[in-house]
Amino acid sequence: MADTERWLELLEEKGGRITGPRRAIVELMANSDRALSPVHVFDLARAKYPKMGLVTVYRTLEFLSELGLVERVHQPDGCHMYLRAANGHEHLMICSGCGKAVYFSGDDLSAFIEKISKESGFLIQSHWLQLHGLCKECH
Amino acid sequence: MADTERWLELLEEKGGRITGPRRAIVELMANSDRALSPVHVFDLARAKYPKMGLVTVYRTLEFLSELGLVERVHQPDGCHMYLRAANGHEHLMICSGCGKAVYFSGDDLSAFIEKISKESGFLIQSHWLQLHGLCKECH
DNA sequence: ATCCTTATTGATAATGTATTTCATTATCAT
DNA sequence: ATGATAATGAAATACATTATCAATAAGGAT
Repeated sequence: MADTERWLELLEEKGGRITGPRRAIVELMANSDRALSPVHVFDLARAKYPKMGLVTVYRTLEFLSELGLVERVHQPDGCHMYLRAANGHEHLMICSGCGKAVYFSGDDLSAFIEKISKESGFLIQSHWLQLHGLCKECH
Repeated sequence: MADTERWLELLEEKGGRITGPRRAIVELMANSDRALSPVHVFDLARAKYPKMGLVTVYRTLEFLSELGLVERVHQPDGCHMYLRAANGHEHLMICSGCGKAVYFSGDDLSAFIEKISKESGFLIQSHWLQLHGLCKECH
């Protein structure tokens, strides 16, 4: 719940206004460990704020994404879900069943990436390491 | 160009017929090192086969995907592009500018993945390691 | 507390992408 | 050549996302 307030503060600092619809979406996203589609967010958020429009969900998710609080998640079958962002650079593991997501760190790919970069002439800007599978509950 | 014939042979072996539209799409995909969207494939393929319909592009890309000749590619901003498939399990590096893609191998994440899996209780089914950046020409 | 500016909202329409349907056409084994 | 049927493309449909715009609400100024 502390996250909710922190997100709203940041939103306000960046010139945004705190509104009912935004509060509902922020509460949802800040406290969920699952990747959710815009429509799913829409359905869940209407429990808190029944007048919520789907367009507002899209706009708010994009705003939160610009603030770095939320990020788009890519999965083998599609890639239109959103999830609270990682703390710094972490990697992601997602359950194909329920969308439950866990961030983890501890890898060290930098040397490897450096090597590939040198060999290919590519300027590497980011990388994804993502694990797909089923969580405890789903298997 | 040898790939074109190999793809068409495989397509035939699997019960498909070799047609003008399919030949145009296969020539394109087998000889391109870029990730292309269905619409992009459509535009390029019409140069070879003007009557081409967009629906045929979707169907053919899906067929080629089932044959393992082509695969969907995910990028930060979107994820509905297709690229000739890797040889076995390889990782991908994509240019954000032009879509140019390079496969590479040589990592060994298995121990790391095993560890994460044990700690979390997840049953890991697949993983992605993907590098994003700009190719030589684009920077 | 009230007013005022303006960000935000939600209904609607528009767009763009992907899928389904179906009559026509083309492939290829015979 | 012929015929069974796979494949095609046009049209219709479904679906997700974006743009438009008048009405509303937030929050600073008074």
